[in-house]
Amino acid sequence: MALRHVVLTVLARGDKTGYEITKAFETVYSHFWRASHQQVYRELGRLSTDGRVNATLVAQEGKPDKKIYSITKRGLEELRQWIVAPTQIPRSQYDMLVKLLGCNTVGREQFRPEFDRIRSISEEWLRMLRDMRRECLRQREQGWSEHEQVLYLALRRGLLLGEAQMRWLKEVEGYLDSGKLPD
Amino acid sequence: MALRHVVLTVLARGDKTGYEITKAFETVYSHFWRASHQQVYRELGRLSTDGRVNATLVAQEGKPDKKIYSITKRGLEELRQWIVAPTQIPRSQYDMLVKLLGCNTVGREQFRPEFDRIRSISEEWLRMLRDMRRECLRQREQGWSEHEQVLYLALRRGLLLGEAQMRWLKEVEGYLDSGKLPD
DNA sequence: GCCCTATATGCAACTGGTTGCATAATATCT
DNA sequence: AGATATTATGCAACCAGTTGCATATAGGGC
Repeated sequence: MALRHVVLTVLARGDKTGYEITKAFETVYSHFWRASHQQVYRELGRLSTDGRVNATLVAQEGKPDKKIYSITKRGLEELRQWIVAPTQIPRSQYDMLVKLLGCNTVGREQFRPEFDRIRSISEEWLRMLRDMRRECLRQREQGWSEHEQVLYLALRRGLLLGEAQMRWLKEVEGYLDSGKLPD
Repeated sequence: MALRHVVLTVLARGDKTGYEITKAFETVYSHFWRASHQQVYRELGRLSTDGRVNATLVAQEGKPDKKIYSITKRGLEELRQWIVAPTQIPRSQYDMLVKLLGCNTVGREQFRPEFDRIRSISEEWLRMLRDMRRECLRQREQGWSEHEQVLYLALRRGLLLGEAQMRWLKEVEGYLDSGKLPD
């Protein structure tokens, strides 16, 4: 039921259309939440029938109508309850680790290209986060809203975990290259 | 399609019953893969009809029959192809981050107990991984098989990421306590 | 004139994971 | 004697995410 509450969280900050919510997932929230537009619209439909959001149809000339959603009192109430309720910790499952376990049967060299591919994607990802951080800090001079402060904390998480991941990949590389294991 | 290949990976190391595979997920693989027994049995059924594994029924006295599964040539072939094929990078979505974003509307203090709960779970988790590491290193004197070497690398990943997570939680704590943000 | 992108919305089918329930025997604890 | 845990297997319903497809308009580039 997480997406439901993520959408409520976004709407708690202000009214938005489904399209705007989708765009938000693709940009500001992209490094810690992902959702397709189909998911978003379906969820908005459910929230609407449950009375958690209200939709206002706005006619536009030339363009198709758009629906602006706003959170209701009951929606806010549900969000509040979710925030204080115990969340399940996410289960970390990581394909590459399984591949590493399996590559004894395939042969190490066979696995090498896939490993390199994953590492370069991770590097690229980390580079992007560092760029985002620099951009954030530059905008800090104009002052940060509470929302921007928390977004920065989210970014910090990405950076700390991403750097740990890179350190681990270096350890794996050492193992694949020369069989050396870390302490 | 990941579980399918995880099961194949486990069976590539030797024949096992569904029950043994389930137990393996609960113990050695617990910190990087999770699967319920229902999932395991369903997947074994599929792999069986697809000719990727063979099942041998073994009658037992008193106890119900058990089925020992072994990987077939076609199963090994599929595993090999999966290992070298590009994997999708996992999407990280983290409920707590959303709660942090949402708690502006709830009030910070309301969120505090849930934050503390998550932090103590994370601490417990890290402690468990450290115990596992100590145990692993103690057994190292008898020598490690290739499989044990990779399991240790898996453990290293848990440790590095877990420690990064703890550092981040400290940053969040500082923010919740005094509004201080890290650089 | 044709293609692509952006805006704006949504249905339908499928896949994978979760939850609930069911069966059946032995061993062990109280 | 009865309760609980362990071994061993599985179905069925449900829920969430993915993929494919569909519609409709406006504007810009080739």
